[in-house]
Amino acid sequence: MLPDGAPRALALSDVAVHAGVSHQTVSRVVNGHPNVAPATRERVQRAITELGYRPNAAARALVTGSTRSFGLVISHINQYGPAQTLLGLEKAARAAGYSLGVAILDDDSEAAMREAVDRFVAQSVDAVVALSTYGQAVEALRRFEAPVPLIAVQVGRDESRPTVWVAQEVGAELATRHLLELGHRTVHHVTGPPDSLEARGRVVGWRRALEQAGAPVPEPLCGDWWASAGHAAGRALAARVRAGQEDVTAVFVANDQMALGLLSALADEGLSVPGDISVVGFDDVPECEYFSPPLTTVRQDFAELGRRGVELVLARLRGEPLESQPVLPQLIVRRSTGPARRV
Amino acid sequence: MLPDGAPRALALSDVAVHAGVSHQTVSRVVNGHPNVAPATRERVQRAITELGYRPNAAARALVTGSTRSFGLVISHINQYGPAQTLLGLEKAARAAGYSLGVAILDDDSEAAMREAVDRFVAQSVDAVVALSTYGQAVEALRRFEAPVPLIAVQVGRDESRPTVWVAQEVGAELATRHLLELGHRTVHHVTGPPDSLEARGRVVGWRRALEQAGAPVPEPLCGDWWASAGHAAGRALAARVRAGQEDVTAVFVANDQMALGLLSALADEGLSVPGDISVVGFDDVPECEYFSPPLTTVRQDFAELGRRGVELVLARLRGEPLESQPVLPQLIVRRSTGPARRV
DNA sequence: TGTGCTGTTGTTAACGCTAACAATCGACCA
DNA sequence: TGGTCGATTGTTAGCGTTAACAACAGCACA
Repeated sequence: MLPDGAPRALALSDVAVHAGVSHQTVSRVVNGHPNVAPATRERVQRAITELGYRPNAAARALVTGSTRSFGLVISHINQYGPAQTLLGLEKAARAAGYSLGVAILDDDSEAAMREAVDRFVAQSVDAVVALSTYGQAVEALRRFEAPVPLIAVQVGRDESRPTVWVAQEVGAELATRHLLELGHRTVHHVTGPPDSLEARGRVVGWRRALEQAGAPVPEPLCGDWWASAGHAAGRALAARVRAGQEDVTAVFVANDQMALGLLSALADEGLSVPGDISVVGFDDVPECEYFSPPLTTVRQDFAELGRRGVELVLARLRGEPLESQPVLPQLIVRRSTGPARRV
Repeated sequence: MLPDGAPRALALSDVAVHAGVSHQTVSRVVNGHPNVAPATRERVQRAITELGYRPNAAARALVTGSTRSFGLVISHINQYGPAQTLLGLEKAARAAGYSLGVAILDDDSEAAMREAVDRFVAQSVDAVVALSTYGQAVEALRRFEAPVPLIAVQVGRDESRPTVWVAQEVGAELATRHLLELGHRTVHHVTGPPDSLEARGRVVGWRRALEQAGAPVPEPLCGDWWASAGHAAGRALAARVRAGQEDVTAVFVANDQMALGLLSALADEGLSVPGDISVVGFDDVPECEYFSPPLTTVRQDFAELGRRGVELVLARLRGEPLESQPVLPQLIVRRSTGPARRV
């Protein structure tokens, strides 16, 4: 009924008057303190619902020093992994009674990272979760002296700071070994961007698996996560095949988008998958199953990552220094991989 | 140097003492008020940087009643469109000096929507932007009487509430007309989930284009945005082709993921695209170009959507009732569409 | 019947900030 | 020379909440 011009929001004292008690008693009821007589509690409860009172978060934050909120610093939110992690994180945070502020990094520079964290600090969030896995932003994180707990997710192990991460090397080894076991002499690799820690981890795992098997380690092709880079890599590999290079029969691509581009390029070049070349991706995006052919890949449980991130934050806030275990990836075999062709 | 146990954050008064002025003068400097003598201003500035002071957002919010933050209610964040919109929205909000809280809906029920908005209200955000385009959540939005400005994005036109939206019908018409102009007798349609307003808008546009051209309107196939549904639809259409149904030569699929599934099914069934069947998608996800074949689709500028959402919010906060124009989609022709085969 | 406890309620003082008003100081003009 | 005005600065109050303490009842026990 009232025009939009605010009728001044209800305060504790309004409820107190309505219920005939002091504002402190109302506060006690709101916060579930023990020593309140059942009759009083009920009377206050009724007043609260009748008036539709809701506590003022700012006033609370001012006096308690806690906003019951986290800040999430994130980049590349339009990619599957980060989006999925955000999903898990928000849900877990909400379940724990925290709300989530989001800052999306324009670029992965130290300055951007610092500015985002700063803004959260000014908002007095209770903790900041950072999910940038790129270059200087990661370095920046390592050195930060923030006046709030700062938790890193998905940046690989870090001794100096609490961290949650997926064991990228393990996933890459899984993929590479799978191909070697199918009889391929070696496995080529299309990497992610060089400044990504995840991309580097996958390179390490791939190389390790090859070396352990005594297989030659070819020069990796450099990509950037996007399908276009995979396409370029596919053309490059096809050229090598045409030039008679015999060992190009298996490729481990650092993510599914690039694998899609690669499949497309190979098809254009008249190479069959897995007949001529076997391909493995990474991430297990939901569309994998409908690539041509359906893509063998490594699944990362991003939602779990988000969940563990929140766990770590909460443990930290409670003062328990929880040692977090890495999340383990899993190989999903589909139809893009097959036995090496006999030469 | 100090142990983590807080040394009590700096307050206005600390700066005041350090600079030898009153706390109010410091406040004036911080907020850029005019009447401060240049010498004083500089002295205060120096004190601020020396001490590393940062204003307390909670105290500010308490007294001004504004947190300089928006709440974003969103669902399906792991899909391309919502993620991209979030990106545009956050950037625009940040540029305007607002921070962004995010609530992700567990499901598209009215209860979930109501709870999310409630939580933002309790946090006293300055405005809530809602980006759910599904069933009851939309209905809920329509009826909400929130004590803060509530802006809806992407839910189609709404007379009762400020809205930003993409003209879905226009996009669907573009796609359908493109196929008709290539000589196809009619165009089949794979829809999104029936409770999605966007999906409904696309059905409307598709139907309208067919009717305007005097083409028969076949029964649409019902999907859910996911590639698996597109795959199922593809098999169903292939079955019709085998059964001799002649008019199955063109399909407009309500999004790119489903189009991918459909392409995969058609390939499995030995049908060529665009030789036997032409396919158009919707969204223009970055991978489109690398589908087999590259997908003709309708591009939506999601980032622009986010930007306009913020514009609308800001206009509303300033009290200017801005009439927002719809964002117009655009047809991107690639290789999945071609002329109808002669019968 | 007085003493001390326990459970319940009220009173007061912060938290850090901005808004409103008051005070001071020159300068300028009549 | 006194008064007025504008620019600058300081003082005070209050935003809505929680924490700390004070007050008061009722009860058990000596």
